[in-house]
Amino acid sequence: MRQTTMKRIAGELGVSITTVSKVLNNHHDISEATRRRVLAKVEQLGYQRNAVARSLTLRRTHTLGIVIPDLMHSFFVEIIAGIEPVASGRGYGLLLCSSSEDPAKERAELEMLRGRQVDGVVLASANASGNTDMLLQLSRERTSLVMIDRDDHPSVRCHRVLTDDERVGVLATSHLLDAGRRAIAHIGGPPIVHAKRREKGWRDALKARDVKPADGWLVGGGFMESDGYRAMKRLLTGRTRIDAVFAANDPSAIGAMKAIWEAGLSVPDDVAVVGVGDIALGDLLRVPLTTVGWSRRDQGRHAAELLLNSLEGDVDRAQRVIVPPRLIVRESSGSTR
Amino acid sequence: MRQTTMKRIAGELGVSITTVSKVLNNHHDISEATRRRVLAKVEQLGYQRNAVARSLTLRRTHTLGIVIPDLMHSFFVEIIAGIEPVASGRGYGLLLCSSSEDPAKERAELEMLRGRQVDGVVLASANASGNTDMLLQLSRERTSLVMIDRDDHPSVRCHRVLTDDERVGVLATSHLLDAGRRAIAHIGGPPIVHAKRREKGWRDALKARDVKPADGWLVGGGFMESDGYRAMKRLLTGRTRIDAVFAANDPSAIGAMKAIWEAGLSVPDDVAVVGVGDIALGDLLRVPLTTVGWSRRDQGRHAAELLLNSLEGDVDRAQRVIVPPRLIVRESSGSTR
DNA sequence: ATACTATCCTTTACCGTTAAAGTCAAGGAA
DNA sequence: TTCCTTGACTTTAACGGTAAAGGATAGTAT
Repeated sequence: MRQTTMKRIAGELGVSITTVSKVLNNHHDISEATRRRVLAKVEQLGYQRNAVARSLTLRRTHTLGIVIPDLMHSFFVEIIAGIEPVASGRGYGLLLCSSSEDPAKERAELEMLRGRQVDGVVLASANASGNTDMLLQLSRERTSLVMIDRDDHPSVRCHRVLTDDERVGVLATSHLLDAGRRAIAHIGGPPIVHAKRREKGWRDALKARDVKPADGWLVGGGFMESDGYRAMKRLLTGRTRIDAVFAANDPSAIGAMKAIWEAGLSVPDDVAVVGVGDIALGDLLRVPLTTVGWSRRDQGRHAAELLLNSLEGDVDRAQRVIVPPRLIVRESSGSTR
Repeated sequence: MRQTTMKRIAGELGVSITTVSKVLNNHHDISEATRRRVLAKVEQLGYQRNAVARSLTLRRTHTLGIVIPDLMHSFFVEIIAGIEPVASGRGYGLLLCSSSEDPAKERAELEMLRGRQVDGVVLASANASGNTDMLLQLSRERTSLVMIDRDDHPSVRCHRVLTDDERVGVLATSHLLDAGRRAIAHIGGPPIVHAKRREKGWRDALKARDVKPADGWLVGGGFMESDGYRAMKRLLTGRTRIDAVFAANDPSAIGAMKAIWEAGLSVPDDVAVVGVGDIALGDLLRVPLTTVGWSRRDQGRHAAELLLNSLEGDVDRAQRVIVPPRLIVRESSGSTR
């Protein structure tokens, strides 16, 4: 059985399709009597507007695309959980895509979303940056864009929901200083702005307390566990003594802890460790990891609001929203507060 | 700037729109020369078919609706993670809805999916059963349906992906018997088939080992932590001595453990506990919970395959797929294997 | 020369809805 | 009476694409 259409309703009532359409869109040039007859028929037949046909004429799908790198990562799910109530509350649907951390798949998903004419796209921190052209094309074709946790692609004019990465570095480093540490190394991330800013926060926090970083304190790293592991090895074999490490993210911090243990040292007694990101399971580790995190749910909420506001309102300036980071103290930093 | 349409391509090449359409749909009545000219133009303009318009004529949206009760529950995310690669691999999009455990919202989401003309719907174990009429209407309007972990709504003819609940009960109970327990109580669930079947499994396993359940061993409960707590209280104050409990699900088992601790007893020394569901964090508890779980990802995968097969193939019989449960031994059952 | 057949396009109609323009009767003003 | 409004519709033309039926041209069979 096929779904009821306006045509059927109009036919059964002996009015035109447009009249039915007008009733459902609350146009005022409809008599109260007709309005009631139409609504009664709508009710009786369980009619529901065909969103596909509507989208075609209105050129609005009332749909947002969400592209995340990995469904199984808890924080991407939290982002979605932040987006969902906002979108659903305002009548928007969510088209979910996972790029599986693969630039090619990300590109395919973006193409798909373009074909489906989504009104907006939330792009959650994909590591892929090869798809700038697609993003540009999307925004050129009046699709609103929000990027979460990414402050690159400078040519792409879109909203961004970020955290304050310098403050992340300051929080982590000050905490270690407060805990009495003085020789605080930093394992940097990959060459992206976020990592650079965390490094700057580290530098600033040290300076604010008149601690001068020694030469060997800054080591290059990356965002993978293996990066942290290798970097820590280098720190431990170097001749500069350190009593704490601030790693650019949690996996890297975990790698660092492994290296410390391998060297027969203790976390936090010999070396205190602080990471960034508050990944799930961080409190499940042999030594629960002190880290700097921020609300992914708020990020999702803000992303959805930015998107919907620029879709519904007239203002269309690219905005940036900063979600404040906060310190999560566990055992790896050797402090109780 | 507006997106390129077939009209534009046809116009620039001096051919008809239909010709362009035929090229893109691989019709054979197109000369090689024309085909190449069209494809070149498509490439040059970055043309991509408008899925909305296509959906309208084809009466197929190539979209699946997913309705889950709660985004933050890890196993619903796992279900989605099982669905995603199958759907995406076959060119289907996923429209994600969360019912927030609320029958009214579930209904609204189902209505929304109906309006959006999704080709199929995956309904993951909602507690709400008030929406049978909506489900019937959807399937009457040729929307394929799969229900995960739900074997009620008998009037709704649809695919189902379930686990073997009797076997769940047998696995849990046999494990406790193997661990040397003899007085094994059961805290039942709410009055739904799944709980009844788990209870039957418990009964069967006992019978198979010639253990006759005493009168007080079966207590009514529910699926909430508080249900397990109250039920356990009753078990502990009754005069029948027990040395193990099989609870109908994990939250209930956790409630039971709390009651045991409150009574000054030990898990598993005084009372061994086994739950069902393998919820996240089950291994994070004061005493990690032994439980019977099954692969949510497989459930998602099967759900997607059933749906897509019945959408693309001709066969349309309602199928049921059983995902096998397996025992996950942790400390609460006092056994090492 | 005539009819038949492929091959390769185009024309027409439709999918379900909405916006814009058009119609038509009733009532009021001049 | 004529003209103008106003209210309450209806008609027409899109939105972007696809399917079915309808040419036109060239080549082949008779």
